[in-house]
Amino acid sequence: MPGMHPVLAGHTGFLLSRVGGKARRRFAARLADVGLNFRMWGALSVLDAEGPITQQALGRCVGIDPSSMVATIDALEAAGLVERRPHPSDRRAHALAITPAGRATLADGRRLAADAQEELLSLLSAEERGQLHQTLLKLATA
Amino acid sequence: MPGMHPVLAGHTGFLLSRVGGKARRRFAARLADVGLNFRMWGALSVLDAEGPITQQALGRCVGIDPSSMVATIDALEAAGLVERRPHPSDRRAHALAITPAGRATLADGRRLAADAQEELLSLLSAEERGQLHQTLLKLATA
DNA sequence: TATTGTTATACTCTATAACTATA
DNA sequence: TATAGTTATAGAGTATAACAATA
Repeated sequence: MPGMHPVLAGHTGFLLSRVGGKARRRFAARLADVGLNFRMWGALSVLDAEGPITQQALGRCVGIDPSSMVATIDALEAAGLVERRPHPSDRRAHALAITPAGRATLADGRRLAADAQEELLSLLSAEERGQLHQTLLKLATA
Repeated sequence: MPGMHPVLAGHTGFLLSRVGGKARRRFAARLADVGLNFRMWGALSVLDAEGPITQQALGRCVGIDPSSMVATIDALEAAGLVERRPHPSDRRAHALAITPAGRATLADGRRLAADAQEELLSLLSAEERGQLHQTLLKLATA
């Protein structure tokens, strides 16, 4: 942003919050082109990688709490991208499954997410990107 | 966070959004001890550094839009930390000024913000912190 | 005409608490 | 007793549009 005051630009935590919000908004704006929001994209990505899984297990992987997960899966199911199937051994739970349409949308979503990331990080060298990624990974898993 | 899936942990943009949110929540939790939220702290910090300034000019420095600025200044004024004084040459505008109580609260806020940042970045070496800061600065000012 | 501050409004994201049906 | 999913709800945070007073 133009016009950020030096007294704030000196705070790493402030910058982190600011840049994080910018990243989220840019991702969301791109993903909206295929009808996904940030959380739908995350859930769909993990579901594709993991196969059938319960809502709450998926939520733990993506960082979405159980009650917020309901709305996320509702939206994905309404769009035909995910199915709630009966869980084979626990009648309380659902076995979530990505549909063929879900895989197709996810493929588009991946491209859009890659575009958004490229826009965001275009000023950084490959080395800077690598360092940033490693550092963020430490902070995220702490 | 424990349990973040590799397919998401591989996205720098996802990590940025996640860690940014974590930073914001931690700052907010600490600052709440002195009655400040994240935006009040930013506005108070810049106001202290800049002296009398209009609401919208302050908003541009902190990254708050004019309509959100109203509520932020309302809260600061209700707490006695800021005063809306008449602007000397423009009767539409206010000249915002930090009060002595505002300076005292800001001093506490600075300590709490420093604590929050230390908690957040404790896993990083001084060199990693410096690199992270420079990289975020590039991304924030782009 | 343009700008400052304001109000009303709405939308997103997130979290909490309570409920049901199962385990 | 505990857990999976659900519902209702509420609180941030943020943005938009329209307005009055003033430039």
